[in-house]
Amino acid sequence: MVLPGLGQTPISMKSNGAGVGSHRMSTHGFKKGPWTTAEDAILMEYVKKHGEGNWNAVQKNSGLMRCGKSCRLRWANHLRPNLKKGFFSPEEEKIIIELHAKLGNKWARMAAQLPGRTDNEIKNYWNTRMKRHQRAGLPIYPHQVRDEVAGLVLQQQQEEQQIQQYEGRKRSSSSSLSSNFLYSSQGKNEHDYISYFSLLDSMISSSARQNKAIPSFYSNLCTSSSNNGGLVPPLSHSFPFVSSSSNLYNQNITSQLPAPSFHFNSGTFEQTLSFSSLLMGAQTEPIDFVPGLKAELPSSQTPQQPTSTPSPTSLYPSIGSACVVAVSSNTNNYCEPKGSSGLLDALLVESSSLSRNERQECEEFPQVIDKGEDVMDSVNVEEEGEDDDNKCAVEKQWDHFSSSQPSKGVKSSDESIERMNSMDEDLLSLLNNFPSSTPLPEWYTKTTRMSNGSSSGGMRDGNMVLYAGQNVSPAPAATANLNRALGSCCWKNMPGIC
DNA sequence: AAGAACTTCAACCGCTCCCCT
DNA sequence: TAGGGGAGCGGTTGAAGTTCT
Repeated sequence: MVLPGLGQTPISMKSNGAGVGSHRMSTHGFKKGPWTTAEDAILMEYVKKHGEGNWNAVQKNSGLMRCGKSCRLRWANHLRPNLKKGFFSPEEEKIIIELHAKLGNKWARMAAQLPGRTDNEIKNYWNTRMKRHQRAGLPIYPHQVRDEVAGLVLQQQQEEQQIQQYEGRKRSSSSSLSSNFLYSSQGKNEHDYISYFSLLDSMISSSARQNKAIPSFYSNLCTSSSNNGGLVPPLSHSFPFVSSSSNLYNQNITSQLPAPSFHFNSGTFEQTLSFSSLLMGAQTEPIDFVPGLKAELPSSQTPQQPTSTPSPTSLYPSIGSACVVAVSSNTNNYCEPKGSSGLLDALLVESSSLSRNERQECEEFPQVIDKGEDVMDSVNVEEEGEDDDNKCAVEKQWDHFSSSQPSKGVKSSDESIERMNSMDEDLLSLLNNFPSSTPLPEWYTKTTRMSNGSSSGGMRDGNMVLYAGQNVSPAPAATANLNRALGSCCWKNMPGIC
């Protein structure tokens, strides 16, 4: 049964994002794009009759040419009763901020505590707010929230300390450091982890200073995908980030020192180092360390993701010093041991960063060694000026790259798109290795837009590719994402490994 | 007024979890 | 216990709206 009028009146003026143009058909013959009033009516009628759920049956029973997922989403986000629309109230905003501090990007769980609001709505709100705050140089979390969470972390740490002391008494002796450090995520405390990388960091720093090799267990911990879900049990009792000297709120740490992030994945300890995490630490200036924040990057879904996406080690030569972030407790304020876990994670990462700062000199990671300055200092280099001789290979490469940029306003063509994609790879590669001391080249920051001849509003840059001051259409995905990522990037904060 | 720049948000995608057989 | 399918989640996309120049 297909009702008349189907597909005639889009509900929203906005087209769906994933598709190019409206009303595309999926490979399974389902319609994509904005919903029409007629489709909404069909879906509402269906739910009225059959209730929610069994979304894949909607198409069979109603003739609606939408996949089950699409139906569920439409219902959940727009059609179901008692949905609140419009701006978030100040009270709701407050709740969202607090929840995000505790939960991270757990939109669905946040939505569960905000009646009438959808996860999508909250997610969009948060992302918008975060960008706004970043631009304005404002902290993402109010001091009050931060303090509360810091207190929570301290409390958790104390609890863990007690557990550790108890378990320490139980253990007769330890045969190896490694065995002490690693324990299985399959244990009964699977969801009760807290990582104590402060101690690890100091150990690594100490090893480095003494020219000792990094303990193998540590590098294994950081790089393996072992099935035992290697975790770092509580060993350190110091949480420097809780101190008032904490830099997190002053937004310095991560802009200087991109922090590798890790997540737990069903008992597997995996590193999630990627170009996105690189940009996460360098996206803006100033920057809040915002849990869950990832710079928009070539998506894994994107077929044109550059093959030159650097390996974790090329991004983070100091990978051996990367730290586990997994915080939780038995309280309601726990963070799941996977993905973003809110301000708690941020606090822990900050701790990691503080320690890592010391390790910049570490000879264990020769790639990281800069010209003798730490990262903070290297930012100042641009003020002092530097001649060509002082430029590292990457900088020179960049100079060459930028000086060879073609003229602006190239019209799209197969050739130009192909060239842009090729340049994407070069650019990504350069970005990954670009020193922090050099400002964003003018040719990149200055953009020209070419009109697509549309009748209103001109070309939307968000829909265009901005590449090296040029636009091409359609967008090579990697470039489009890179543009987003670089949208407000302060060039000098790109992590330097020169 | 035109078009560039920026923002918003609906809807998609891939992945994971969970339940049922 | 394995695996298939449905549901849900979080990330991402890009067209349209809005503001700026």
